Amino acid sequence: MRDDPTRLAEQVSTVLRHLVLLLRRTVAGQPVTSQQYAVLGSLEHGPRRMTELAEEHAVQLPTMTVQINRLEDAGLVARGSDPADARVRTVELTGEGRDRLLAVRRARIAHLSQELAALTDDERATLAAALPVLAKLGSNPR
Amino acid sequence: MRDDPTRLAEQVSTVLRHLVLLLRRTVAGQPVTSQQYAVLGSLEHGPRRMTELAEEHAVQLPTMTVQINRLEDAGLVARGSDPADARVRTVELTGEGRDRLLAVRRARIAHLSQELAALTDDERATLAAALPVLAKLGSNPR
DNA sequence: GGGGAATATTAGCCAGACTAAGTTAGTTGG
DNA sequence: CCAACTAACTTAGTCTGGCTAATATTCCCC
Repeated sequence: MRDDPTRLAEQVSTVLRHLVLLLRRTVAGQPVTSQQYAVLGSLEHGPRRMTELAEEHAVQLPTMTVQINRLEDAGLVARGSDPADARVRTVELTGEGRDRLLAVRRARIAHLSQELAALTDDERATLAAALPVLAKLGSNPR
Repeated sequence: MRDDPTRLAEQVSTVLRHLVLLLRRTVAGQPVTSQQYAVLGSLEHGPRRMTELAEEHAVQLPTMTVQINRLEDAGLVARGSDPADARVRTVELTGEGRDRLLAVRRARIAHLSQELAALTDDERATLAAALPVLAKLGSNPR
């Protein structure tokens, strides 16, 4: 029999695959893709610069450029400039972008709430307790 | 203030996004992509048919066809036929495919173990307790 | 003011997802 | 028993989303 950390890692690995599928279903059919939704979410509290967005979403700058291009074409975000540094482009939500973000968030939360409603109180408590741990896992700088 | 289930759903949503990034890092640089690894894993216990694989991975058949084509080109899987029904194609691991699967699994588990090692015993216990709940979440038939 | 660093974009590639359409093989009912 | 339907796959075409390499621009510093 294996040592405990390895077994736990295997179980986590299995569950992670499961959750990816859950997440996929959660966003299926929404008017924005899961990536677009994530980017809109980053803009909720004001304009951000391209490098910030790329870092936050763990993608290369050119990838973010393309995503922002699409969102701009769709009228959901607008590019601006930083008066202090002409190299940087800022990105912010348009009114329509904010509306869309909130609508998708509502749908998404509703879907997840439904899944959570199928659990017992104990299960929900167990899950809630584990969330900070999971968040810590993901943000480990390795 | 919002009701509790909604808040929990929001937190779960946030953590899920986080975990997707973790998972991405876990397979980065491996000799197979995360999808290919997942498909190889489905073949571990014997041949499967295309429809089974597509369903299991929640993708359309054509998507699976393309993936299997690539794995076949790479020599990791082999297509076969069902003697009882000439319409179905079976897919199974080659020796090389099995080797690759095990190697990637080891690397992946090692990576996750490292993340888990950074946690306290309590945190690991909390996480372990929540895994069955998370698995239940993901498999909810909605 | 010239050279290197920082910020972004463009271009070109590949994986992975989808739908629509085509092929081949089984199934069924008149 | 054969014609029509259904099932299992594959092919073709399109889209998103990721990457690297190359190119502008602008800033900063010596």
